Amino acid sequence: MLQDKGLSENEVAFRAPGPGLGEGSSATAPEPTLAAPGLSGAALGSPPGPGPDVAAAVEQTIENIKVGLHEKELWKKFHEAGTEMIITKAGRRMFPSYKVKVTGMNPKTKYILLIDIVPADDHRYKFCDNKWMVAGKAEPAMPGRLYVHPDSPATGAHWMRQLVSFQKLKLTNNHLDPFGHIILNSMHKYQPRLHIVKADENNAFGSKNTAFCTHVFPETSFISVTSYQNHKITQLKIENNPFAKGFRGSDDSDLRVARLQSKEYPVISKSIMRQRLVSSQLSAKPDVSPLHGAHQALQHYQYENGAHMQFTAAEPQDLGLNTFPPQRDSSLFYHCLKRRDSARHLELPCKRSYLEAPSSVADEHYFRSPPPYDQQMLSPSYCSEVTPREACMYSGSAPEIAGVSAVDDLPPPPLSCNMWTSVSPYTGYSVQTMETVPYQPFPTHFTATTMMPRLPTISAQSSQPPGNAHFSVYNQLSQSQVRERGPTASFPRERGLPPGCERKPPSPHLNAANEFLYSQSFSLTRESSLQYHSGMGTVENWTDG
DNA sequence: TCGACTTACACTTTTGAATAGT
DNA sequence: AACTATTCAAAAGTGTAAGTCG
Repeated sequence: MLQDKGLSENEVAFRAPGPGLGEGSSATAPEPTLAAPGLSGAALGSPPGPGPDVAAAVEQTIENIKVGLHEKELWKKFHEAGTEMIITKAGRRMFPSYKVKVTGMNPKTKYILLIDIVPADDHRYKFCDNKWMVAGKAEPAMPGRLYVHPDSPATGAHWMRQLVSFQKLKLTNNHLDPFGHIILNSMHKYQPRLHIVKADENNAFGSKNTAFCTHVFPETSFISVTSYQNHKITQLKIENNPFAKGFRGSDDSDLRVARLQSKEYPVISKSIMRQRLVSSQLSAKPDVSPLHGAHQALQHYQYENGAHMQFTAAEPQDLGLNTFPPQRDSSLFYHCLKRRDSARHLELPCKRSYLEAPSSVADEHYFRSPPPYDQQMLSPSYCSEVTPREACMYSGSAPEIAGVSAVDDLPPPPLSCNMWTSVSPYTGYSVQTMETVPYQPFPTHFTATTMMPRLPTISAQSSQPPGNAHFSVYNQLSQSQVRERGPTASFPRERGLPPGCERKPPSPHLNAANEFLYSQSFSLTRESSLQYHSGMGTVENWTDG
């Protein structure tokens, strides 16, 4: 089932936790009150299993959910070369795009699928001698945002029917991005994570009944860049991304370059010339760098509200870009499947060392960078719970949105706690009883203060101060629907307008599938650690109320 | 001077409305 | 009238290269 199109299952086997919060409520919630029109488990090709709903509910709890990364081989290719993702002010899609095949859901239970991208470590990198090297300490983490799949919430049958694509997810380096794109720092290493949350009786999450699991595919880690550093990555993108077909170096590649340069005859492109020059100057070097994850036995993070978070980190573990130090887990090594003509590999000369620069954004609006992701990876034992939360998301009215976003010269919107607080450092390291974070409105996009599950390393419990972890939640549907709902005079097409001001903000007209996002908050906390077996390259954690 | 970043560009695929055919 | 298939233009997604910025 997961073998089509390079899909490979990457899962974790684990057991359900003992009695926890919301005892008596099943991970598989009762029939949702807001059924998606036209969706039914039986009609949508739900996986074979007990016919009766009751039986299905018993057999298919959230811990049985399995997720396979689509085009895993392609991801591996990139991973081996050291995946880079372009980030732009206007937002750039990821390629390869994040697509998964989900199985094991209860066909009739509603789930919310979302992605967040967390720092893989607390380093900043530079590309030197054709490999990535640590160039200093990471800048403060950007506001943590979630990308909620536009279909959310939907039934298990819906999710399992076909690939779940997050291809519309966009990355930006604009700290003041009003469109809900995921904000990242350039030259930093990140790890996307998929969270599957069981919608509660109200098609929301955050109630006692909420259960969730997290899936991490290490091969999807990447370094964010504003322009590609490693020519191998450039070539992989060009080779595999249909939109970049125009740059493919077929027989007439240089002819195209000639066209671009208004020449009537073929010329050697700069890139190829550069490759040839540099390649002749540099000898191949093993992809080994002195990078190591930070060793932080115990880290304390001071938040803007004065709250502390405590992280007890185990030994670091690298995420496995091959230009980084080897990973501890051999399963995370991948072999090159297809080598390109070495002549096309550009080996850039060593760039000047990075001089650590202070963040241009007011630090008080950001938390310090979270513990390295690799630390989480090392000891994935984890169990989260969800505590009831107040509504914390906001939906601005259309006029408000138009008013804010359509004016080019408007000063940046005031930073709100809700939107601009940073990614919470890896709270899963110890933890935590999340308290409600007061909802604060922000007119230009939809956010939520949330607490995402982290990947802890040890079992520990401590009280969690309120407001220590905020995530802005962005539902892509709000953006994609803009187009579907027709043009808006206030928001002309993106091109030709100043970046950051030209695009339509998320539509305020949200359908039922998203309403929960504006009335519910998402709080995932861990009460006790749970040992489970980690499958290849995947870390999962879950909770079942 | 250098590296990171922004922007415009040409090219491509995707999307959706309009139209034609059944 | 309803549905499906086709066409086509607009929208959106690419990497590149030149320019800007600190």
